[in-house]
Amino acid sequence: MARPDPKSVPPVVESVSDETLRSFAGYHMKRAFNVVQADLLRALKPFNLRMITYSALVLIVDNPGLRQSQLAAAMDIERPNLVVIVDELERRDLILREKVPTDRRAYALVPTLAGRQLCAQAVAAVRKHEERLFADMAPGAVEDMVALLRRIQARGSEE
Amino acid sequence: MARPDPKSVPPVVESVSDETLRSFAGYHMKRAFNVVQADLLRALKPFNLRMITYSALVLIVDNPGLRQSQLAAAMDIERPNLVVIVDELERRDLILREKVPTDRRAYALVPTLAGRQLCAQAVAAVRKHEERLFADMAPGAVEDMVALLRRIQARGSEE
DNA sequence: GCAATTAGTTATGCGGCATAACAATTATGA
DNA sequence: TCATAATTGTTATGCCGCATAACTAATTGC
Repeated sequence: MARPDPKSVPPVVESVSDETLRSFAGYHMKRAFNVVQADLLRALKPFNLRMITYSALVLIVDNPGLRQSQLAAAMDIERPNLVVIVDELERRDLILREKVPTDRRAYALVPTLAGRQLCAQAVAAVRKHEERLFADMAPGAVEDMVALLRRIQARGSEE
Repeated sequence: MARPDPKSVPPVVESVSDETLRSFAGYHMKRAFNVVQADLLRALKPFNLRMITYSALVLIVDNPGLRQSQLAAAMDIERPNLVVIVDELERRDLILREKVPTDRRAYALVPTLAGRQLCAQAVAAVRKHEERLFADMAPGAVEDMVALLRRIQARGSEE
């Protein structure tokens, strides 16, 4: 009788197994993204940007004149949440809320010179970090992964 | 003079371009994961589980007797946040906090029969959802992606 | 046997996200 | 034309995932 307890008390767990979870691709996606996000955060820290303010700034630089509602749609967040983000970027003089003459409800978001410069620096820093993170990976592997990720994204808009 | 305004007001943006962001793998990882997560949420809704309670339950079923601190480490969250999760699973009689005789500070987390049954159902449902999500993908593509994702995770623990 | 460590807990705060409700403005259609 | 509907940005509010600080009880290490 190796187990004297009738309720069959489980033995002490020495090392935790995530065997079942590992059988799901989503589990690996989350874990890997956490690593990438942490790296991104480090890359953005010198610029006082978070992932979300970085994304917003890049999109405004790439699409000068877009409306807040367009930006919210592009970022897949609700308009109310964008307000504070745009507030922050505007307060830091990285972007401007320009009144749209043809629609007095709307604001056109445009980057300032400082915004474009900071954006360029941040993008370069993030690119460097990502290249470092993906160094030593098999050539083409990252591109293949991105191709699959894009197909998964497409699945999302399908339904 | 196509642009009469000296301040060169940007034209109305017709469709938003995420060209720059698309050049980063992390961007695609986040977007694709959002899709997977939304699908996961739908799969778990019938069981009244969230992603985090689902993960905890699966780990407890796979590792009966593990301590809360081990579970927190496995889930990469801080111990305080785990308390409410374990509370919820215990309240629903899916797991038990068993006193450990050899260490009166610690609790051994063990699944109940109902917990193991719900876990099995949930895992099957999630598996079905993921298979559906990844149907029509090139054979081996998902496995290749997972292999790369695991390498990225390894990069995280390196530093 | 006393100091340092560990397990679990409580309180608290932050950031990302959602919904509801609102004012101002614009679009629609009878 | 004019009333109704839709849209833009905003405020208020709340949930959830996560972190840190501080605490109690118990254990471990000189």
